Amino acid sequence: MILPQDFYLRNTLTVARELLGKTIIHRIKGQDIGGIIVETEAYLDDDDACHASRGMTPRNHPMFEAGGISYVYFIYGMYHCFNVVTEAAGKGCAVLIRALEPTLGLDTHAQHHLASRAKLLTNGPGKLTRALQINKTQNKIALYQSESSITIHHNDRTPDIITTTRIGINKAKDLPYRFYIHNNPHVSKT
DNA sequence: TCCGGGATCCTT
DNA sequence: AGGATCCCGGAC
Repeated sequence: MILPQDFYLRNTLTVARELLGKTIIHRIKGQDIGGIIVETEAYLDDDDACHASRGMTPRNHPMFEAGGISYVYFIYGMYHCFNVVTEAAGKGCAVLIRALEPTLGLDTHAQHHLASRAKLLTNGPGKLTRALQINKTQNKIALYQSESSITIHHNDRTPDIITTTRIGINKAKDLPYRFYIHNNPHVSKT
């Protein structure tokens, strides 16, 4: 079941926690690539580390749309980061997807050594976009529509969630806005 | 630890 | 227009 738009139109910290255990799928030419979300970070509108905290710009304008769409940006000259916009239109909040447990189209059903290699492809925000072939073409996609190339699906999972501070930022370092699934081997390194 | 890479945004 | 910065990853 694809998560409905209402799922995203809620408190960003709630959405960041509840995205853990859900499945993200990128359909490319009829082929599905994807996995289970195991690590997220919340970026709130009044949070100094959030792109939207200093107002709307050409880059961050997807964050000000209603929740449920993607926000993809290019960083460090070579990586993309995939975010899910949350809350009502005009707010400027999102959840960064930081790591996946690969389940579709990433050699996960091959030999064991290939599966363990596949795990190294999605244990970081820049790596997972590369593995799923996500770039700015996938910016502003409605993740709740079945015809979209990227969709996020419900799972019957109730993950054990760990909360920590976020990674790789210099502002608002102390905020406990990072969430990951306890003991999951696909979480990014700290 | 260190640094590449290029877009982005703030400062002039 | 210039430069500091950036939600990273891989090589040391």
